[in-house]
Amino acid sequence: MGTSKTLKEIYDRLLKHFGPQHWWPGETPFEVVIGAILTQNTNWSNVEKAINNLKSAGLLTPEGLHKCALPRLAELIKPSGYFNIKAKRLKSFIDWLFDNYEGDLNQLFSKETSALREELLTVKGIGPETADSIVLYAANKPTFVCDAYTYRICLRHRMIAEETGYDELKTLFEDALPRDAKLFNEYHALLVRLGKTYCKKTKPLCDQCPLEDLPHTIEDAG
DNA sequence: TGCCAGGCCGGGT
DNA sequence: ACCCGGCATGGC
Repeated sequence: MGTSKTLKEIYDRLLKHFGPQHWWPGETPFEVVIGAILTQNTNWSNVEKAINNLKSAGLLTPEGLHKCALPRLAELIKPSGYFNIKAKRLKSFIDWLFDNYEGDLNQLFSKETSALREELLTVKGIGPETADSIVLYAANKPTFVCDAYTYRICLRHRMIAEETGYDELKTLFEDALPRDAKLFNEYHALLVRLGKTYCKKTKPLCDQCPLEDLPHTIEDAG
């Protein structure tokens, strides 16, 4: 089937249209991990404020967050929304990191790609997208990250059925592309860029979309 | 003003 | 195994 060719062609076209996206917008692997948890169902600009608060407080390290009391952590990350639940999620990850890997990301990241993904999925508060984001953007290992934009874009271009789940969507891309972390990194970033620009939940701008000539539908995609 | 943003969990069917 | 409510701030 032509899916692999199509997905590669879509990538080439998006890269040409938007240029490299330079993801992840974080300075260290640890900052990427924290950002991945904080950005769950939340605008990145809000996450930046929360991360800046943690930085200013000198707490953006495994040790810093490990020692920080939960109420203070929640207060610092307030701008990212869902701050009570996210504070617990950060804590559960950090505690787990210390219990199992001496608080050292390098030890955690020494695992092979799929083993690392499975490990992360055992942590409460880390689901498929967050796990994949950490594996790809913090550990730099080739797993394809899917999200609401990926789903919406693929659905709108009739590449998937509505009931398609996360793992199935992920497999669609991984089976169609070479297993290359650099490629997966750029592809997901480009899909987010495309989604933010032309494929929002309401007011899609189909006529200006770089994929406008592909089969698509404006209805639904929710 | 209301809706949305780079999800995930827990409880009820 | 699904389905759904809850979680919450800031921007347009």
